[in-house]
Amino acid sequence: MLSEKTVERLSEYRRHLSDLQARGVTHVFSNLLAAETRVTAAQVRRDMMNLGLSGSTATGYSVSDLLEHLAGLLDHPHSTRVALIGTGNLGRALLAFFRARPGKAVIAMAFDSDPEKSNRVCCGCRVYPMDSLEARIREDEIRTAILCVPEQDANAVAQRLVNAGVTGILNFAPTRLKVGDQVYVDTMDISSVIEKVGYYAVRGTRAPGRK
Amino acid sequence: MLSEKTVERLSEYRRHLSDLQARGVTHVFSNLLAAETRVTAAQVRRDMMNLGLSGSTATGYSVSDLLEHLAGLLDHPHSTRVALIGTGNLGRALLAFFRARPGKAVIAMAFDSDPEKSNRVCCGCRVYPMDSLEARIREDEIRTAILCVPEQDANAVAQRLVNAGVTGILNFAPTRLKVGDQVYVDTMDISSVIEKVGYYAVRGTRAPGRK
DNA sequence: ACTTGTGAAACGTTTCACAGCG
DNA sequence: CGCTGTGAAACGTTTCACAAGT
Repeated sequence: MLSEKTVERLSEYRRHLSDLQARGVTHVFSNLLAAETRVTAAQVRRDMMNLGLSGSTATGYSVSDLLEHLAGLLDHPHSTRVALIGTGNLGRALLAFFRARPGKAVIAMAFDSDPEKSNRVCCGCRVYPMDSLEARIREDEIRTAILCVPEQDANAVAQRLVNAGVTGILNFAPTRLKVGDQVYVDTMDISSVIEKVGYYAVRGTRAPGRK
Repeated sequence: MLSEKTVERLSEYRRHLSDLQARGVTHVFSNLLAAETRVTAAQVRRDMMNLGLSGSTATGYSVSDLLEHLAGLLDHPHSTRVALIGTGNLGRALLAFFRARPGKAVIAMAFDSDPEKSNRVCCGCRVYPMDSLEARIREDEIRTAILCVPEQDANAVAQRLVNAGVTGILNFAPTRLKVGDQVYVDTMDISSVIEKVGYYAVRGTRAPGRK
């Protein structure tokens, strides 16, 4: 099982590796990949080790090899199709973002409790009413969801998602979701993050332990 | 200097403490605050220690005392007024978010390079053209900025922000910003995060080292 | 000389465990 | 008792340093 920080780095490596491949580069040394992603070369090599990949001292790592292994880890059929709940300002921004930037992950369906907003297409994605949530998520075997509902609804909706089989939630509501231990939750609390940025901004320093 | 994780927790403590204060609670024990925020009681006490605060064994910590100290750390005049660059979908969502949820931080001004979008009010915030960026940021002594411009513009705009005196950037473009070491950058890479959520979702587990 | 691969050291963070106190 | 405050242990992550390959 890879750690969260490792998975984050893998995702970043992949972006740069795709760039490199598009430019016709077939092999990379750890120090090159490191320079692009602001980690150390030793860290890159350690990550490769954790992945069970190896390179050669003469040519470094094979770009296509790495991309293939990363795709195997990050592009599981159950994780690339995600559901989005709540098509308010932020929800629509995310729909537009994923449409404009078609990566591996795709928002396959959206839900909204407002009858005015559901049963129509928004930013290229079909929006369904909330009462069809469980049925549709189960039918499509969706396991990953983005939660953009108001804070006071977040926990109730999260519970419904989990009941429908979702095991990974990206939560934009500023609340700790109370879900079982088998469900992975990442909460992006924008207010909290802006406070953190402000804290270091006024002190004119990077945080301790940053490169 | 507090670590990033500590600052994140402080921000979360504050939200719960405000709730408690609104409900008339004047003192908390570490285990109560811990239960609300999913950290351990020992962690809460350690954070209080790092802050230089102390409670009493009989009554715990004073809510108002804590809130006061947290405000002193997180609500510096230079960090509560922020600038937002780029009023695309995401930028507008953030403007709406901050307007709807008026916390301590406030978006004081926005900028957009599109003449159609600038020189007007969007979501309650004045949008200025990009060429007035340096002058206005300097004049208002803004130190914190939210960057919502397309990936290819991110580094150039970041450079301009830094030149204008910004020392903290919340970056939504999926790129590492190349800025000096004295500038704090937090990049929220949504594609990367959704890949991480997907990774743990398909494996049906929390990440290692999670409570 | 340049790499990779990796044990071991260093560093940072969290938890344990308990002394001391109301 | 149950609480705080904290040294020390435990754990996780990153970096160092170097053997070995080409």
